[in-house]
Amino acid sequence: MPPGAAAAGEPLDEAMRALAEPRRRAILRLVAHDELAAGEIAAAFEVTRTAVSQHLTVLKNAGLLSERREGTRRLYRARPEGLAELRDFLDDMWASALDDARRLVEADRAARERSEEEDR
Amino acid sequence: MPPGAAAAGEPLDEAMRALAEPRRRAILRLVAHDELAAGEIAAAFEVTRTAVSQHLTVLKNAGLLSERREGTRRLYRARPEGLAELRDFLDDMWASALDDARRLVEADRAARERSEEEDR
DNA sequence: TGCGAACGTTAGTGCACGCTGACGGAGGAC
DNA sequence: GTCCTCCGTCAGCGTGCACTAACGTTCGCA
Repeated sequence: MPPGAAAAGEPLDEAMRALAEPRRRAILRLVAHDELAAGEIAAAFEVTRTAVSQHLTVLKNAGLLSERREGTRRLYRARPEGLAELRDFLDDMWASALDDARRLVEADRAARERSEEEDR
Repeated sequence: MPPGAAAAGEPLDEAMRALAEPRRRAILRLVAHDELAAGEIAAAFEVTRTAVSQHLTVLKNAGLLSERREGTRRLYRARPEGLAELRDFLDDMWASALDDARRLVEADRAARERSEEEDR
């Protein structure tokens, strides 16, 4: 494998794919405010505990979740650093798109002023 | 279906699913700066023109793209408003996660101060 | 040491999705 | 009119993924 290539998905790609699933976003919102055990999280949904456990694994691998063990229980919490990465991506996209829009408005106004100049 | 659940495509959900695909993110980056025709976009990738066309449809339905016709050509451009929606979502998540982290640090410091108090 | 609770893991299934190839339609050049 | 370009759409195929049921593991407790 080439040195530059990621093992199994760039970090941003994994985070995006993880957040594409509505249930995983709901889980993330749940543990954004409070640290909860896997069982408590699973109880909040109408799917099997297994499904929730798999979702938690995906979120953890994507760097969006932190895990802490306490006896037989596993406590989960949202990880701000994981969210920061793709927030930067969106900020870049958003900024460039806005720049483009601003340039358009500017060009349009300039064209209109030239037109008014000719009218005089 | 529970009352709180989305029917089959909240705007944010569609945008997230659209951005989950790496190729679609690349397309979006391509038209973030310049307005390009479907053929020009397709030429930038090593997949069929058909695949790119379907990606463009998905992005357009998600509100992330604007379409403009010019003769037989169809020109595409990134739509800042579509990006704004999910940026707000991430901002909420990010803010609450950071709030949580700040509360944790605060609680930890308070506990440490209490501990030092007992040591005296 | 045995037992139950709390989770993760594995095998299997149904469905959504990205890709391709073939086809259809709209618009310009002659 | 005919031809060509540019592009979307449909049918089909393979893969990935969310889910379930059954099993394995770790920990606390009597």
